[in-house]
Amino acid sequence: MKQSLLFVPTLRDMPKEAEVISHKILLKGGYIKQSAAGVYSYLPLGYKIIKKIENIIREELDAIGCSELLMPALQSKDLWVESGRWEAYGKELMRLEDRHERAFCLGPTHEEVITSIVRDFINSYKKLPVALYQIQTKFRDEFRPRFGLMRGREFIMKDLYTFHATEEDLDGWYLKVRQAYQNILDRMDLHYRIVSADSGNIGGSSSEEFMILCDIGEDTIVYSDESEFASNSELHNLSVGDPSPDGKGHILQAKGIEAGHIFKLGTKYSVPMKANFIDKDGLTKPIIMGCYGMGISRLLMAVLEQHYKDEKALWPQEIRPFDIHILPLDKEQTANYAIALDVYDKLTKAGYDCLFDDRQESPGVKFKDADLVGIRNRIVVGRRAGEGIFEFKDIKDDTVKEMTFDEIMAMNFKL
RNA sequence: CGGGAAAUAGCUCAGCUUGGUAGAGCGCUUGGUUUGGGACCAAGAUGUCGCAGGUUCGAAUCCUGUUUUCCCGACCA
Repeated sequence: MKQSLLFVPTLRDMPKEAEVISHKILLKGGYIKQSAAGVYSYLPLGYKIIKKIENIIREELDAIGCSELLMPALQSKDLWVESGRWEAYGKELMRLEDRHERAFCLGPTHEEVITSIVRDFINSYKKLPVALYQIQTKFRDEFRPRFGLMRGREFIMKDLYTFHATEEDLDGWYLKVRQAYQNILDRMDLHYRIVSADSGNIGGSSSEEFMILCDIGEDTIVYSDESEFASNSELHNLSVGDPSPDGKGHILQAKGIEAGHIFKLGTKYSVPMKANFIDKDGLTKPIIMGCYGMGISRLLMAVLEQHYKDEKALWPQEIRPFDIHILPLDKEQTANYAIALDVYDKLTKAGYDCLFDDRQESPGVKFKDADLVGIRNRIVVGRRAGEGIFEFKDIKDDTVKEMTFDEIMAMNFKL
């Protein structure tokens, strides 16, 4: 990709709206643009990373047997009345009317819709389990949107719903999804902790949250220094130094960003919405459900909170927007530019996704923008290019090596 | 929803106290010089001063209302 063709509107000054580092980098680097409080556009660079995050999630969920679908964001009031949440959900639900004064909401979550789909198609234990997920824009009318993508009123989320004939089957699937979530977060190089949580508006018997550890997190987690005990502080009123409830060790605290939340819903939705099936014994029973959310746009910020240096992005390899960033430094685009173009062509043919800075900008501008784009592997085509020497910079290790073209081609930039 | 701050050029901001032709830096356009970490010189273009009322001969500036944005709290998968 030629950088002149990629719309990356980097900023020289920091927009005043940003308070936290990840938000600052996203705005300054031209990854996102604010449209209203808690409402953002994902610009090409930011959206490219979003798509990489989405694909990691798709790979891990498909691997355990989930199927992707897409449900409507616009949902009729009737379904929400059935589940009882038209009243219960409160002001956070974005409500609207069509021209015939029929009431709708913009979906903050999709238990109602998915349950209405499954109940019409699944009526036998023989067709269970079912695991369906979507990646979609969600709407929640937050009292106070904050920290950019951290708490938005419109945001991208992956939501998975599973349907089972027995509690045991739900338990098994819950653990499978739990492991898939760990794989997903591990692949994004995130430090996190799984904590027990309040199931809140979604409901159900038990739930766990995947907390990305960092100081700007809105949740406080309490955990034991000697055992696996970890919980959202809203469940346990514990202070640092208190004995752990499981009797092992003492309590420590940390701040976390809730990146994922998994629930055993049981029959909370299937009973009121009459999602039943006929079991082996011929009896009609409510389908047992699980639901599993993961905040994708929130992850974009959370990753950055854990991967930056001096207001520069350091994207983990699996979600980097490009494999290699090539910077020809001669502004007049003469001899060195031609050499750089050749390097670009050969690396692209070798299967790498390269970003080539073909803009007629000064070296300083190119370096600054490259730091904001945050691609780990950088090839600078500079004053020694004529003699076949290129500069390879590893942003993560902050090391610079002079290399020949053959040495560069011998490297594996996918790692 | 309580408390605080803010809204002036694409971005960051000054001007407001004490009313009198709309400003700076960066960015943008043109020409020239530069060329390894946001270069330099010169010449340009760019505004419903958030919106609506009011006071006044005259309002970015004073008064009232209102909208929007940010922060703290409360609230919240």
